[in-house]
Amino acid sequence: MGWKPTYAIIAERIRRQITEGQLTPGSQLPSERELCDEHAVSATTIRRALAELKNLGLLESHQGRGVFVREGRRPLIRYAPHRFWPQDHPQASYYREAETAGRSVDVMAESVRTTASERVAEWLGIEVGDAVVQVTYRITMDGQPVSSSVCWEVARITDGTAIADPTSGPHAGAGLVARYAAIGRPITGIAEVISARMPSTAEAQTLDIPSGTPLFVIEQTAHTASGPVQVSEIAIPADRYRLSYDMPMPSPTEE
Amino acid sequence: MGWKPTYAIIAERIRRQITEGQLTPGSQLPSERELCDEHAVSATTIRRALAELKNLGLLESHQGRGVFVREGRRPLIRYAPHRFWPQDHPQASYYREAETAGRSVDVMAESVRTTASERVAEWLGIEVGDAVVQVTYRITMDGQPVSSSVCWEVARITDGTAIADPTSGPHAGAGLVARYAAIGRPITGIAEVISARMPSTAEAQTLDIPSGTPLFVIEQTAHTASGPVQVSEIAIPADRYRLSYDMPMPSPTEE
DNA sequence: GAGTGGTCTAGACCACAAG
DNA sequence: TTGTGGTCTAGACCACTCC
Repeated sequence: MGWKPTYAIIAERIRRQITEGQLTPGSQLPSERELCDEHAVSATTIRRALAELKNLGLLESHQGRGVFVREGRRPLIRYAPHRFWPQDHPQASYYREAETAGRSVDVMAESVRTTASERVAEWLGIEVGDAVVQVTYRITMDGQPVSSSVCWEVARITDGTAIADPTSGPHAGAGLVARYAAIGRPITGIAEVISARMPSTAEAQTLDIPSGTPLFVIEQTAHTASGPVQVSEIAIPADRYRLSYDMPMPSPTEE
Repeated sequence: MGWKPTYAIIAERIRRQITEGQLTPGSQLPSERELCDEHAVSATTIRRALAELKNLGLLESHQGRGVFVREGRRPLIRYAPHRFWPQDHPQASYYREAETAGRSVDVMAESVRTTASERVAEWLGIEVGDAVVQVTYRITMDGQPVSSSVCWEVARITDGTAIADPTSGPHAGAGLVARYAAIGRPITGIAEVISARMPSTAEAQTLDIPSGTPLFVIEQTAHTASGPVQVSEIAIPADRYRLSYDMPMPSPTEE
C-alpha cells in the first residue's frame, strides 16, 4: 500500500523544494543530467518526475535553456453580472478589468457574415442557414492572451442599424448591453453555462497555456424580450481569470 | 514547421478511430505490444501516445486488463441561482438535481466544532480562533462521487438554534436558505467565485477523477443583512457538472 | 561548440487480471 | 500460466539556445 514509484518520490522531493523556498519562482533547476546523478536514477525517470510537475503547473521547460520554476501571475477576477452593466462608460468590460489591474489590453476582433450552423441556429432560436454575423475575439493583456471567443448575432435584427458590424462604427468596442440598448432592443438577461476541460494542443498554442492548466469554456446567451440575440463561446485559460457571480436574493417580504 | 512527433501522429490516428466510430465507447484497444507492431514503433512511443489520449480523457487503462475507450456520462447542470431557492421543498438542491436526472443520491456529512483559521476568519468576517461549525460533505450519485465540500458557519449565530448542527435536527438535509430562514436570519445573497485546476493525486483518488479531467473549485459565501454567515469550498470534477448562471437585468423602467 | 531539453529505441522486470 | 499495463534502464540522436 505505502509504495510509491520512484518518479513520484522524486517529484515530491522537488515539489517540497519549491514550497519550502529552496527553489524560488523563476529560478532554474539543475539540468536533467545533473538530476540523474543527484537522485541516482535514469533520465527517463527524471523526465517522468518533471513531467508530473509540469503537468501540475509548477515547472516549465524551454528546449535548449532549461527547466524553471513557474511564477504565476495573479488571476484577474471576472465579475458577473456587474461586468455587463454599462455604468459610466459603455465600453466592453475587459477594458475596465485591465485598467483596475494595471495591465495594458489589446483586442483583436474580426467579423464575418456567414450562415448559422445547426448548433448556432438552435442556440439562437433561428433556422439553419439564416444569416448571422460571426465575430472572433482574441484579448491579450500585457502581451499574454487571456481569452479567445467566438460570438454570433442574428443578422436579421442588427442589419441596417448602427451596430450591424460589432467591430466598426460608433459602437465598436462597446459592451453588448450598450450596443443593443442603442438600437432600442434592451438586453433583458444574460445566461452563462460554464464547463472546464483541458485545452487541445492547438488551443494551448494559440492561448499560450502552460501544460497542466485547464480551460474555462463559457457559453453565453444574451436575451431580449423577443428572444436571444447574441450567443458566444468564450475560452479562458483557468490561470488567468477567476469567475465571480453575485446573486442577490429577492427579499422574502413579498412572499 | 509541419513536423509532428511520432507519438502525436499515432495519438491523432487513434483519436480519429474513436471520433469516426471504429472504436466505440467501452471497447478495448489492441494491447500495447500489438500497437507497437501495427504502427512499427517502440513500446515507449505507443505509451506516450496513449498517455496523451488518457490525459485528454478519451481513454482509460486498467493494469492487467487493457486500454479502453472511455464512455462519458452526460454532466449534470447546476442551475444558479435557482438551486438556492427553496421552492416547494426546503431540501438541499442536489436532491432535486439527482431526481430530475434519474440518479440515486447519497450524502455523507460530518460536522465538527472547531475554531476559525486565518483564512476562514477573514472570509467570514470574524476573529481567528472564534468558534465555527465545520461540515464536510461528500455527495455521490449512482455510486459516483460528484462533489466534495467543506463548509463553515459562525457558531455564535447558530448556537442554541434549531440549525446549530447542520447534519442533525429538524433541518438536516435542508438547503441553506431554508435553514437560515428558519431562525429568522434570511439569506440576502449568495456569491460564488469559480476557479478550475487539475486535482491533486489525493483529490483524484477520493473523487474518482480520471486523468485529464480538471476540478471546479467554488468558493461560496452566503450573506445576511448583518454579514456573511456561511462559507463553503466546493470541489466538483468538471466532467460531472456544468455550472449555469442566470442573470436577469433589471428593466430600466421599474422594479 | 557545448549544453540544454525532446524524442525514440530495445529490452528488462514488476504488479495485476483472467482463464 | 499467460497476457496485460506500469515502471525503469542505458544509450542514441535531434533541435534548440547561448556563447
